[in-house]
Amino acid sequence: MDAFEGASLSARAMMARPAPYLDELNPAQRQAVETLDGPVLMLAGAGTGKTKALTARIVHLMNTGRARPNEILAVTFTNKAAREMKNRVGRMLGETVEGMPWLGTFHSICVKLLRRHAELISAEDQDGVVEGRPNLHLKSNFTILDTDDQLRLLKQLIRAEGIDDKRWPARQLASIIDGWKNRALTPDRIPSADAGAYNYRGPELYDQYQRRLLELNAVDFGDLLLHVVTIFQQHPDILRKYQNWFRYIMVDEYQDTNVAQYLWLRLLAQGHRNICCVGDDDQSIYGWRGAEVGNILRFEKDFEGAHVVRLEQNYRSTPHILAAASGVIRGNSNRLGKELWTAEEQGEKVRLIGHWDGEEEARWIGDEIESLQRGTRGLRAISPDQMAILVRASHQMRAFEDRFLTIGLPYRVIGGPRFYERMEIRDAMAYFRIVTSPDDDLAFERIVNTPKRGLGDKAQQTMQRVARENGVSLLDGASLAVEQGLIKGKGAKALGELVVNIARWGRMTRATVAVETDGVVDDLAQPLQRQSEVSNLELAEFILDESGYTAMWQNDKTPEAPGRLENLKELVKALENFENLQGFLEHVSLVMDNEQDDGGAKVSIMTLHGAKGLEFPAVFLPGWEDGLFPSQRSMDESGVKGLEEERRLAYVGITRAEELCTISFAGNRRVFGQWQSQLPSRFVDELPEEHVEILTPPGLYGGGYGAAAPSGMSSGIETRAAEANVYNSPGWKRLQARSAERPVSQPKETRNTVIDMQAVAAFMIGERVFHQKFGYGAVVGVEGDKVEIEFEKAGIKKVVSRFIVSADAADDVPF
DNA sequence: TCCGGCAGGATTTTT
DNA sequence: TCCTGCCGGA
Repeated sequence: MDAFEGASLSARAMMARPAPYLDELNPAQRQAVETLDGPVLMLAGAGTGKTKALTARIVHLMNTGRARPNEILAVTFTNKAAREMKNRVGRMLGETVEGMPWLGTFHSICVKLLRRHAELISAEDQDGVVEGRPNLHLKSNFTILDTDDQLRLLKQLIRAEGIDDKRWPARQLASIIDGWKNRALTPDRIPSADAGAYNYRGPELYDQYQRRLLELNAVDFGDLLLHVVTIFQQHPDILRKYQNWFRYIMVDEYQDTNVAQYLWLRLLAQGHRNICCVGDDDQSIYGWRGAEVGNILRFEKDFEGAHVVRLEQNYRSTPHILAAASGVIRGNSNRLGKELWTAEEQGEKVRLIGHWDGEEEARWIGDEIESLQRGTRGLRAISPDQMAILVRASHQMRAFEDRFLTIGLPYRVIGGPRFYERMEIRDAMAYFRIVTSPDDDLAFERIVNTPKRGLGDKAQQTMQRVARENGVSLLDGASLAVEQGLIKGKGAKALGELVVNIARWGRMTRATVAVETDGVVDDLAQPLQRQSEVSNLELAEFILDESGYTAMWQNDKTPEAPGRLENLKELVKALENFENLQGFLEHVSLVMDNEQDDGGAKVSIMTLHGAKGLEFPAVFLPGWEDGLFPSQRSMDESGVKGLEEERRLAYVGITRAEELCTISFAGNRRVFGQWQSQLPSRFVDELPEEHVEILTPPGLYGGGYGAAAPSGMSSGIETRAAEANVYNSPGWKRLQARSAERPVSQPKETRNTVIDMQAVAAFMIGERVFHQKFGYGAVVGVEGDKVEIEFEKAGIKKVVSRFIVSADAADDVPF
């Protein structure tokens, strides 16, 4: 079906049609679209119409007959972006583009490639030594592990090594390994500088982990890229086929690529060098996930003779908003440099307001949204779905949710826990997984005793042991253990039934995976087609019912249970569109998002990261407080680099706004249930004053940027409560002090704060410190942002450095 | 084996 | 505050 569509598209494309899509472009965009050959870097600032240019370029490639739809490789980072691009290309061509099989996220494209060549990933590749099972290699029906599985697997390995996973958490190892994978480092290539990772056990455990994944016929997210890069590097013939096949390469959000992705692209582009990268160095906000801004900064060196096109005309925001954003981002060094401009009218200045505490901030924003909705101060009425609240970290969302619920303001949280991360979805998926791939020990482990089948620790250990002794999968091990009577009681019966059922369900899924494994590239656009006898929808429902999983939630009387059943229903419904369970599993782990657009005009609440690429007439940016935003952790872990990334995040936030941008901060905030006083973010001071309107009444309580009036000041009960401690509190005093004079730094003042940045960054072994809960102690070790302390009363503990203060500073803390 | 209660420690950001 | 993991009792 696809192939025909594609053929008809390209046939039409050959007829040298006029190109109306070019007329809508400005000169810079047009240049980017028309420069088809050789490397092109499209530096596209926020709101400059890069998606438009990108899609026009794709259409242009087809229209000029340079490439058929399936010869264009177009990579994005998010599914949303991929979908958007598909739609827009389709719209430009006047039909949906089924014929672009290689437009997708890095990950989804890599899955496709890896399924074809999975066999080439074997244990030998990892370290050149064949031991254990020879010929151990990946199979094309591999499963993709989610973070949860990954963690459980690592934990098993860690415990097997007799390592204390309290002291050396699996999470830590997971992120180290992730980091390596992001840098395309296989276990045999770990640089000696990293040898000390995870208490010197990291490299070895990484090797073990990879081996174990192979045994499980599984890959994790990082592997998708890593493996493909490995294949490309080790099999030039295969690489060459793809190089020839993909005649044009396009990459969105190039500033977010990591080393592995970069290598991947370079390898593919090596031949013709027809690569067009689009990005904005000022919007690089995924460094923590391995993204290398360096990739975009280096582009001209990597691809000699590259055309660089700058898109600088902004069609989104008012001049004030742009100027404010530019003012902030100017604080960063090492930029490619762009100056956004707009033909728009002046509009409103960026508004800045300080609040007493986080709750008041939420209250104020709620009120403000309501009045904007009505249309005030001569502004047009703005509907809630045109407004967004962008926060740094998701836990900040709660305050707004709480407030909006009480005032009945409709909102929608975007991002949040992913659909497939929910427990019930994972469980259901584990059932499907064990049915489709009986070797999937992790899936089996997850569901053996869910619902409860009377199989506790002991029984599970027996299964593990039997499996290991016989060198078989856990499922087979369980089966053996039952046969040999090693598991007793009603657990044995239940387990026996489960094993039989799994086998039966497996037989019912006729669907096989028809994937090319020989590297044939000629039929890349061929979809997989195979009908199964039972519809897989029915089958899925059947599995969940017969296993007792559905019943488990039906009998559950907790308030969440109905919602979970609802989710399960949705999961099964989504199956409708898939040929087989395999494809579905992939879809769920890679693509499925829970964007329920149940209509209705709702205010969006999301993280700054989640907001990238979006725009709203009115944007609220709350929580601009040092430590929160810029995030302390980011600064601790990555120093100046981290701070610059945070600043880019601020830039991204401001540039989301079309007409109205409101920045706010609070003097006090609840952190882990404990009140903490906050300093306004340093970014607040970086806003260019002439583009900012301060909403906090000046003159009142010191005025200026730092001023914040307690909410209850002029009225009501709250006042008395507030008066009792408010004016004596450090937060209040500091705000006053800060607004009186507005120096960039106040050494003495800053020392008094609970969050003492100087102290946090530089704990020394032996230093005397204070912790709110554990009291005084001495530093015995430092690891990243954690500090190990021997407390006088509480013994040795490892604490996040944010919670400790240097003891001499602590003595001054006035509460 | 299961469940409830308690203690301790945590919070970025996501394909 | 809230989640996880551990412990003890049924």
